[in-house]
Amino acid sequence: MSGKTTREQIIAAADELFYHRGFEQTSFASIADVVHLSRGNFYHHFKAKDDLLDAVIAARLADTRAMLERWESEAPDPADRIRKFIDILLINRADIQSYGCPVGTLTSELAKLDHTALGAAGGLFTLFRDWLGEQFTRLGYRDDADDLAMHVLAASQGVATLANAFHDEQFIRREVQRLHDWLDTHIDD
Amino acid sequence: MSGKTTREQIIAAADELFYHRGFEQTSFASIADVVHLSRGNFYHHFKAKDDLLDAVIAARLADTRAMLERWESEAPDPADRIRKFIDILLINRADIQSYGCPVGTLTSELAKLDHTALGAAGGLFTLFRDWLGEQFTRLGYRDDADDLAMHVLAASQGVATLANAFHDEQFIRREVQRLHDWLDTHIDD
DNA sequence: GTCTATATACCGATAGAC
DNA sequence: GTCTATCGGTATATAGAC
Repeated sequence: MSGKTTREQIIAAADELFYHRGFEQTSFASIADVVHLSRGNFYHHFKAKDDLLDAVIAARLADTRAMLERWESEAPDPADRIRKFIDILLINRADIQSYGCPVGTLTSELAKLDHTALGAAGGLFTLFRDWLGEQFTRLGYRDDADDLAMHVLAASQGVATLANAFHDEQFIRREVQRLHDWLDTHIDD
Repeated sequence: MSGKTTREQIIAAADELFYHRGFEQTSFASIADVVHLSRGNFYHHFKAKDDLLDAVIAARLADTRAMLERWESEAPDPADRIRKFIDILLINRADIQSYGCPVGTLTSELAKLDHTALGAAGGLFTLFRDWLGEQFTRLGYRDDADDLAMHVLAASQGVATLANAFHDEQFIRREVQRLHDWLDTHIDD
């Protein structure tokens, strides 16, 4: 906390609350409680709630980009990189069972709200989509690299939604294994 | 409209608004506007908003049961029945692109709200899960019939979430075809 | 940059006349 | 069974003192 500016603390608190309770259900008061700030002081940092949402999405985009770059340096093999993506379902299984996927649930909520930030939130999906597509391209796929990327993305979203609904960790493990098996059938080496 | 009671009209209006805008974001006033009723009169029919939610979920459960029974009478072959389930992604593609899956999005929202009706909403998933599991059992699967049912359910949820995020109809068509192909590899006849 | 006080609007829910 | 009027609470957002 010491190294963070007030603005960064607000974004971090909002990020978590948006994920746990949803965007619309998260009030400025609840964020202010976490950051130990008064409601009035809030508007010095963010003019409106939508501006805060934009900042949270921008922060998530930056975090995701950093994660993907880390994966790239850790795993030179494109198949291993895709495996890292699949495994976040396991790594984040506790949060996923409680709150679903942070990207999928935010996108669904903003779609129902008909919110202007829906496009920005969809950029998080695009980030993963393009990155996965690039890995499939490196695996030798050309025209259908994007289709395969979307398939992996959809599979992970389906697992997150049902894991959240049923609170079933074994289901996550089974589906992750199934996805790894599917990936293996799409690698010729 | 003529043959429906006021209560049934309220439930139908709430059902649609909950799907299009979400539960929390749907106010009594907006439902009252649709049914042409005053806000005050509302509480003659439903004591609280949660009671209305329970009624909407009960109505969806009844509608779903009726649909599954219709499928059973239309298709004696369990594989054809599963195909009918897969094809609702195509039939409802317009709504899915705009609002996602009515079951998945409601469950995600109630999970974040920590709402008591989350279990009841999950019953909608259980209905499909058990029905799909029974079809896989009839196809000869025993221990893993439920796993396969959950896999089909997860696949459909993933497609719905991404179709909603990207508004991509061709993606739906590709993934539906992929699911049909997957199903064919799981039928030996 | 932080605070208190407040404006304005909407929410779910209630009371009571008709 | 339907209505109007209203309560109490909370939301976003603003104004202005310190």
